[in-house]
Amino acid sequence: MTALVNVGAEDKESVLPKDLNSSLRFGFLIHDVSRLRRVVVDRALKPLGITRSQWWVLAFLSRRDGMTQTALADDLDLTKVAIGGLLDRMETAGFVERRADSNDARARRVYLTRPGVRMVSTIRDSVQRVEMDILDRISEDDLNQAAVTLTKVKETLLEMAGLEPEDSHSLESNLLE
Amino acid sequence: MTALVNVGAEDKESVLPKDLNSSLRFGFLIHDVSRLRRVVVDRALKPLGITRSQWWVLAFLSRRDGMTQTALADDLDLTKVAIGGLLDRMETAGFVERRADSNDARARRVYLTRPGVRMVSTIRDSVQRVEMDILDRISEDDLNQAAVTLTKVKETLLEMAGLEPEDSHSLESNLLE
DNA sequence: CGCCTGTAGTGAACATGTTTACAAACTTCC
DNA sequence: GGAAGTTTGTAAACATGTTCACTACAGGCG
Repeated sequence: MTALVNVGAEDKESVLPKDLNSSLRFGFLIHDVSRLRRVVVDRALKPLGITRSQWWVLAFLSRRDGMTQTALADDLDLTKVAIGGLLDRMETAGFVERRADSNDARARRVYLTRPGVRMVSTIRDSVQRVEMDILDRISEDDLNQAAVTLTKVKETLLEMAGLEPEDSHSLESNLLE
Repeated sequence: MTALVNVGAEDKESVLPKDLNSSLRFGFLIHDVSRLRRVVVDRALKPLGITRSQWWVLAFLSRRDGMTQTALADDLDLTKVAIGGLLDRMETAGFVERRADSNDARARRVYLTRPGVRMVSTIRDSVQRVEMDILDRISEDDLNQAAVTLTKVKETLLEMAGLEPEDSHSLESNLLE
């Protein structure tokens, strides 16, 4: 396996046009880690009878019950259509209910049901356990180091995606009571 | 924004049961970076008339033309059904063609067409450009540091997912001629 | 040869997401 | 007060993925 190190030597000068393979490899690495995280988290969630997408909705609602669908769509970075379908299924499953907004006849506000509330804490515990297992062998220092770098990458990406760095509805800074 | 740093002090001792929030934050950070990468890469691919999933198929075929659908499914970590549908659309679009295997009447081998081959290099260039833009501001050192940590995380994840660390069909180590 | 088991691919039903188009309800501004 | 534009949610058509069930062929073994 070729290591992810710089060749040095003739590469010494100036703002170095970073090795192309390094860039590609890093992209794939992020992709892999994220994909595997999904697999592992999904597996942990499966016996609980809910999907990852639906969990996100529950998690956001647990912080702010009674959001409109549009607000949910914004926070979750989904289209309104996607949220609509998701909520249809979640309503059928009994996790949430939609009630008309008394001030705006267009809006339908979404509320957790009692089973929805129970599900939130069950799942939160489960996800936290998995996250800790995933990072079990990484030292706090390495973790922080990597987090700083990833945060820089994320800021670049936010700009490239046309979003602002202060963009507050990113998933990272949410759900931490 | 709360920084991702250790509090120190009373946290000094032993194998420290890592801060739960650190773990969760790191998970979200990975999630965010990966999601934003997808958004940015997809946007770059869009004018080229192909989707990310289809590009992966082309990329793997460009390294090994004439794979069976099952082999593609294994390499891409998809089900055979998903590959089947993907190839249906790609065949309609003219990027690939399926030919019967002369030795095994069950198998249908997949080959790049001429337009498919052209598309591969176009897209590869485009993706490489985007990847380099994404990592433009990160120093080579930080990149390597983060890559080492992420690789450790990935190994843990591979074990948790029930795959072996030497698992060779991971996306990271592919496509780099 | 003939049966059993495993493998390659498809079909049906579904979850999740997209884009495009729309109706209905709000807001703004003259 | 009313036209014009904005916002909320849905509908239709599609891409992408899943699981479960199935067909059809391959290959071994008696």
